[in-house]
Amino acid sequence: MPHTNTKSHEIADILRTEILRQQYRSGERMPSERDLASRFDASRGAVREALSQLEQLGLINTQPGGARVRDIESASIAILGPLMELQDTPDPKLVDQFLRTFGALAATIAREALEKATPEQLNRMQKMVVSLSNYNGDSDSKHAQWTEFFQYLGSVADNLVVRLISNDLQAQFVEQMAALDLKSASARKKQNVDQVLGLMRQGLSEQDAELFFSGIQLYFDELRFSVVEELEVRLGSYQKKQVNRKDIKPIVSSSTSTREDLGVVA
Amino acid sequence: MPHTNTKSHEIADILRTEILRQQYRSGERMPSERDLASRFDASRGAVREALSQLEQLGLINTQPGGARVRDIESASIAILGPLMELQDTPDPKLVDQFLRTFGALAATIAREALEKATPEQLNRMQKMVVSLSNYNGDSDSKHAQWTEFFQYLGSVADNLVVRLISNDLQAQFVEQMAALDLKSASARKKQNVDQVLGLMRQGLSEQDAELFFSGIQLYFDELRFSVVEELEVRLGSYQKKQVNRKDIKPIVSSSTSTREDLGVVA
DNA sequence: CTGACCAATATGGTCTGACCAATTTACCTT
DNA sequence: AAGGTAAATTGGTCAGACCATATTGGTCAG
Repeated sequence: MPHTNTKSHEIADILRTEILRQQYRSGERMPSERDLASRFDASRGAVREALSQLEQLGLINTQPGGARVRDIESASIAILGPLMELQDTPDPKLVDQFLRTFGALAATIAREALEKATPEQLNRMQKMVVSLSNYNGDSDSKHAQWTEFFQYLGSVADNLVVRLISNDLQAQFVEQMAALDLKSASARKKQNVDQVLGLMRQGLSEQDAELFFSGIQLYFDELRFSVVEELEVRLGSYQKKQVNRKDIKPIVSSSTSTREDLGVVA
Repeated sequence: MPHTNTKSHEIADILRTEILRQQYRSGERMPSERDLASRFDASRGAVREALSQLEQLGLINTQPGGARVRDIESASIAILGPLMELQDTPDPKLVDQFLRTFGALAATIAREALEKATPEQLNRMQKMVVSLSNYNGDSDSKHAQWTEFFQYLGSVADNLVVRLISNDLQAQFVEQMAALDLKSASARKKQNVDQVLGLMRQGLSEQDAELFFSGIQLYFDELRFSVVEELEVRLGSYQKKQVNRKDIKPIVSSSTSTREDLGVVA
């Protein structure tokens, strides 16, 4: 955690949590800076710096007359981490949404990586997938391999936009997910994993970005199902659902033009 | 623009621009708060609030001894807007990355929306697509229709994570894109638009989320190609490229289990 | 009682000057 | 040249003050 132990950050943390817990109604005024300073036994300056952070997070609007609480829906992505940490076991609905999103970004990166990859990079990617297909090593090392694989895809794709989004998502979110020790969830059916790896291998060997894309997408769908199910079990809100899983079927692909070089601006 | 005309925001704007222009080397120390205060004819408090914003953006790290400039790659997504505005005509490479990402998120939303949609919502979505297929109205109204369509998809999908990301992306980016007046780029081939709409119609009528997904994906691929091409022409870095566009072909689909209700945590 | 107007109050934005703790820099000793 | 120590620099915080704006409350006319 990037907790620089300053007073202003402490105040910001507390107020952020209170806002996310909806202790202030949206649109309502926050306590005045002077009141907050008194409450936290701090100076107005420290409080103002804290409020400045909250404003940057899109949680409040400050104007002469009072700082007003904004709707959480209009906040910045940076609140996702704190939002997850409100409960011990995160909201399965939120985790579902996160994994959908993260999976979509990962698949995009995979597609872009395959489009841009040099023969050497392609070769390394294939080797990594082969390594992932081997059934030796514990689940921790396997997870590390997957992480390394995705990181390599990211470096090949070199997509700054996704990189920046991941900065806000990954650290906060993945960290907490790991802390949940979702071993049982990650121990997914060998059959499904094989299917994913098969798609990826084929996509790589045929340089078919769409196949590769589908493989990554499938990987995260599987992960999402198992993780969310596990979380629901922990929360007791679980009831066995008929997982109406359609089998793999052909669909149309999107455009796959190869335009590696788009040119950089000086 | 959310420019509250405060001095601290002004200072933050200037410093942010300077950092993004790489006027300070990464890892190097920023000028001291007292120097900055002197330079901007402001108090240290105002400067500190500005630096607090930059820290929240992930652009600097502040420690006793001096504030240090961080690598842009480790910044927050909120810098994307300012990054685009550095030049009059944005970097085509960055726009390409943005549209890839935005398209992936939109397609994810589309998939989720179709999975969750009630019959009434499905019906409205179909009507909107039919309306999009009509060839009356100018390009502005068509663009408004598309925007309305995506907004409706977002409301049906109700994915907070994507919503938050879009908050950081859409306002800054789409706004500037519109300012570029990319009419020629948006006047894409009727044939391609028909293809997109056909996929979407079919996906809707058959409740096939993957088909619908592919349609949206294709839409953004087309948009991306034409916009980036237009930008390159404007920058003079354009050379006619052989757009090696593979025709639509069948690929495997990812899992499409329908699990509308994931349960919310109290 | 209602609505419009106005003064008193509260609030955020900024400034000045000061102190402390941690870091950095400069200097000195070996 | 290397290491260590002292001085200077820097960020973090505090206190008190002033201003412009927004809010609040009361007054007065209808």
